[in-house]
Amino acid sequence: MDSKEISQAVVSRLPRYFRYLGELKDSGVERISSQELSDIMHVTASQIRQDFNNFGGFGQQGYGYNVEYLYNEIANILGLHEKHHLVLIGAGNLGQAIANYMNFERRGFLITGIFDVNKEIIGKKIKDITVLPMTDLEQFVKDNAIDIGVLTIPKSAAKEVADRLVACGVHAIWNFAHVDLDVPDYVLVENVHLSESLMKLSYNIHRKSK
Amino acid sequence: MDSKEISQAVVSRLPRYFRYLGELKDSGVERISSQELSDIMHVTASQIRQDFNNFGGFGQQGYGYNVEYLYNEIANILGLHEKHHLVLIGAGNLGQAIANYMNFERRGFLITGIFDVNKEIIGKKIKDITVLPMTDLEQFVKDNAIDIGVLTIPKSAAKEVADRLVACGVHAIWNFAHVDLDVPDYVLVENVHLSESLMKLSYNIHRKSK
DNA sequence: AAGCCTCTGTTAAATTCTTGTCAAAAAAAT
DNA sequence: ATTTTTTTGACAAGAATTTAACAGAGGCTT
Repeated sequence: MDSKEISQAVVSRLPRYFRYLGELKDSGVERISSQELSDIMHVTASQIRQDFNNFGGFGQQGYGYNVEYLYNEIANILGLHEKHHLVLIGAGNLGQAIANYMNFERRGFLITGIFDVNKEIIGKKIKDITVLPMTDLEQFVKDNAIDIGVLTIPKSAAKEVADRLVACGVHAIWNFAHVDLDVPDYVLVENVHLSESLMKLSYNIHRKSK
Repeated sequence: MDSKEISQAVVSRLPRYFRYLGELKDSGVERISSQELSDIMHVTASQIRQDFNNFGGFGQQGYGYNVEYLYNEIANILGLHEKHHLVLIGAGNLGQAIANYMNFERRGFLITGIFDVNKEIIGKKIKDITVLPMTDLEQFVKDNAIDIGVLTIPKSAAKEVADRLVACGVHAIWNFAHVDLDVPDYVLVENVHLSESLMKLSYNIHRKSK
């Protein structure tokens, strides 16, 4: 049916559209043209129209786009109307930061289980969720229909844990460890490599001062 | 002199090369060809050669690239041989996660000051650094030659704090708040938008299940 | 209700990015 | 010392992405 593949370049821009449309919606804006959105977001109007059109005609000539409708359509495209159950592996500062970040829940990303190897932390509660030992991982994943694993653990442990997650049926991993996970093709990995982000900033600082 | 601008697409790949070369170096590998690196990193050999050549001829025909030399060259290009002094604004979980992430220091990113509005946290120590009140920010930035500001605060506060940082001379911001900062052209902003990353993963999960 | 104006969706052009190819440089082998 | 092999750097070809342009659908005004 809809056979044409959407490029990741387009996909990467969708969350930002979604954010701006949410803000517009909340401030009571009903309609917006690609040109107005262009001015606000600092991308070309042409790109905006092209991006939206990848998914069908959401706008109307002479009128523009209905903000609320478009907002919901993009939410749909991004799969934000579906619920996801996540397990968080690694209850250190970063893991806790993510667990405490409420906004994810509003979008259907429910942190269902938290795991750690550290006996000091196991048994404690983070946001009403008791931290469990790693030995319980497989059973928990099966019992709770977990579909996303979040790795906030050191790189040394990441590959092994990823393998365990994949083995018990988790097909999507949000990876904060500084390694490239070697998983089967059908497993999706979204990396957040903080040090790489900082190095990019560093590069640009030094380029400028040349 | 070297007038050609390097694209951000290339820059984004450099940290990953750097990481792999570091691992190769640590495991005692002396030389590597673009083809070998291609096999390990899963990018084309052509792209590797093209990327490196943006910065000059680091390799030798018939031999390949000297791992240690190339590693150091890329470190230089990324500005990792220079020291940077950072202030961290927001000592919540995410701020603490970053403060505790030692590896940044090894690369010359020194967290020099930590600030927060919360009186419970002010005065406490995170990694030997006393958390200071926001009122001290400007003086501290000037006294400590701060060149990077790290924003691990809610979006509601981010724009105002960014303005304050810019006003007292900080020209680079590592932004974890979910807003696009509106700063002058000469200020560099590197965004880490976690929710956008998760939404991308969500998109790909749902695309697959269609 | 007619005509003007706005603004999309679409196609085309321009640009940027990636990949393939190959001569030539240098190493390794004979 | 000569030949063979390896492998880069450069360039060309091919893809993908972005931007521009515009016909025409539909709103808005008089």
